[in-house]
Amino acid sequence: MPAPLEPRYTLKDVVDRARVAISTASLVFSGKRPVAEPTRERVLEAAADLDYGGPNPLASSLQQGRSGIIGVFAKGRLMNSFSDPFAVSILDGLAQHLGQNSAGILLMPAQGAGQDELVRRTAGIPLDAVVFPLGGYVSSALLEHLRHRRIPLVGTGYPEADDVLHLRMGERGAARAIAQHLYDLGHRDVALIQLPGAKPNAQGDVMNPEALDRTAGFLEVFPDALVITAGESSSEGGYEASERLFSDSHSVTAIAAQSDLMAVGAVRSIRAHGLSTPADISVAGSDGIDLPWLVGTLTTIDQRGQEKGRTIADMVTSALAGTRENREHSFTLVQGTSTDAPPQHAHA
Amino acid sequence: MPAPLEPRYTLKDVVDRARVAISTASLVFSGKRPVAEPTRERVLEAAADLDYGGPNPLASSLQQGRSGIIGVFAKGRLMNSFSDPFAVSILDGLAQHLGQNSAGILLMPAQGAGQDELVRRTAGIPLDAVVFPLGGYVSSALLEHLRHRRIPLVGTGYPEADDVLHLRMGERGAARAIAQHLYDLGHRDVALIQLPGAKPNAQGDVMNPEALDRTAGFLEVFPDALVITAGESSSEGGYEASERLFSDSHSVTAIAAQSDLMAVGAVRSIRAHGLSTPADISVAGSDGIDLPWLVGTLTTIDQRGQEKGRTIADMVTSALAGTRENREHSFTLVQGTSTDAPPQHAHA
DNA sequence: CTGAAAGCGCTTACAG
DNA sequence: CTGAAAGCGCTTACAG
Repeated sequence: MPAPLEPRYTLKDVVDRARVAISTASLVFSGKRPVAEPTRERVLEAAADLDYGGPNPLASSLQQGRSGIIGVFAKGRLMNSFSDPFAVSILDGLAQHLGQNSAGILLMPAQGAGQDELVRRTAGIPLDAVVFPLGGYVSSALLEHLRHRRIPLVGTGYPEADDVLHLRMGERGAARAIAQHLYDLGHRDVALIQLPGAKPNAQGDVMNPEALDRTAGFLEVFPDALVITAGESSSEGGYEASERLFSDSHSVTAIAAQSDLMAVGAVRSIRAHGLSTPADISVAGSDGIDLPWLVGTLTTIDQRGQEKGRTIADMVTSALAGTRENREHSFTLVQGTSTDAPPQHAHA
Repeated sequence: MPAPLEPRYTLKDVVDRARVAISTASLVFSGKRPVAEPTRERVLEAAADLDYGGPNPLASSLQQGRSGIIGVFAKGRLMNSFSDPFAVSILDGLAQHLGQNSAGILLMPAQGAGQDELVRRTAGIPLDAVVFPLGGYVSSALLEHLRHRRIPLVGTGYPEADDVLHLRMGERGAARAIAQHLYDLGHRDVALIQLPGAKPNAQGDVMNPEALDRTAGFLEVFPDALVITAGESSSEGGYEASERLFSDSHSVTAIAAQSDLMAVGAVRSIRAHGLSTPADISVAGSDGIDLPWLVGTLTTIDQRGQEKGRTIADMVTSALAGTRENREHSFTLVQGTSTDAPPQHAHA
């Protein structure tokens, strides 16, 4: 059995022992103004004697009106959000940059819990700002709660609202670029594997609004593209969607997926049918994740997730400093070895 | 440009408007004691008029001596920790269970930052407890800091210290079980792909102490096993480690990897050499993650990550309620299709 | 450089 | 059921 925890002392206890004013002791720990060395030492010594753990963050935060905590909203369950390396890379950039500004990241999974439940949980947590780095649907009750608390909100396009700062990427233009690339290679019969949640669910909520933009951009170039919606944005989701294509014996020379993970699934599916990429069917993705184990490289829209995370972090710190402004995130069309001109004779 | 944020009101403002005592208004929001309906309504109305966002969590937490925030320590960068589905599943279970107890998860990445830097960041954050769900090395400075703050600590074996509660799994026994399984199938020439960080680094820190236990358990059954250390616990790391085996033309009939991800890499490497699993070389992993896209199933030690996360969460809430005790996490040897008897004649 | 006072925004006994 | 008071553990002007 582990040892029980000893009682926790406060700055008051330290002060009693060191025989200094509490205001002076406070300065020793914050370092905000100079303290004579002997005094400083007396305080530090008393603190050491008591095993004082430093000023209670709850108390100093209350005073300073800032908790140092940034909420990060993850749509659905963590396992779903974080199974995508792209999401993790955004989070990584976010954590790194925010950490440098000594702020911590608090995960807010939307998982299971009803709207009221989610609000109740959030209400108890001190938050300086909340970030929606992964897009997706956010319950209006939660949004309303955060608004009431006057918490700066930063998103990547969604939720759409005037009071949410956005780092926008131009999903539509990016999707158009991929489509145009395929078109320029000579493809005419193409399929688009769409992210799940593009259509309103039973409650009328669109889970992945960015999917709509991506689809719209793609259809600008290929109005007749075959659109299939994947069950989930994963390799399996892409595989399964691609299989549907084969079983309906559609004839396409290229498949564009709205995420790299789904694109990988499509490549596997093509291979499983004895065909190859890009010789028989070209495949393009979207996001720009590392896929070291893929044979060749994927043609995709590189969004540089880490940089995206860093920019979001920057928007947060700026907003807390008083500068609230939207930004634009650029993308790059990366031409990999997964796309090429279509074969002379298209096949089933 | 987004609209600027309006000023935030306090309970005092609401009270002035509703003409009630502040203590009464507090009860309306906490619901801890009954308030007459008309009074209640007056308060709520005033709150609505002012767009009051509810009691400031910082203030109520200070009073109640609890922040509702549980720190989760991730070794290294988030991208590394979270690229393993097993780590994510633990986190998922943790978040779910902790969420039900209305506590939030704060990510504490060890990334880059020096020890002092890490402590400084942590010092500013209100934490009810800290969890080390992924094992691994924790800087003694950080540990010391948390100790001073009298924060309950929960780990999965590491860091080893009397004041850290542990959910232990018996890594050694689990590794022995895998080894015994291979032995019983008839294997005699085997290789072990070891997790990185099993050996002390330049600073003398062991990054993955559990690797030591796993290796020890394995060697109990196969004292002469060929041990190779992977560069990282990923599919690529396993692939590369397995390749080294081939290039040194070692002859083994089975490869055991200390993580499923590395096992998958080994399978790929074997396939790349024109051999197959388990016909030519058996492969076993460890952890028990979902690998739906693997052909067949992996023989492994199933640790049920989500359940592990839930148990850790339970230990945290128990500790906060005053019951501090270690627990044991069970494992299951799952026999998949990746292991079988060795071929009649072993090959290079 | 140091100290006494006020206050951050709440909640919790305690009277009534 | 409601209110006045004390206090959670600090930090920040303000004097000295």
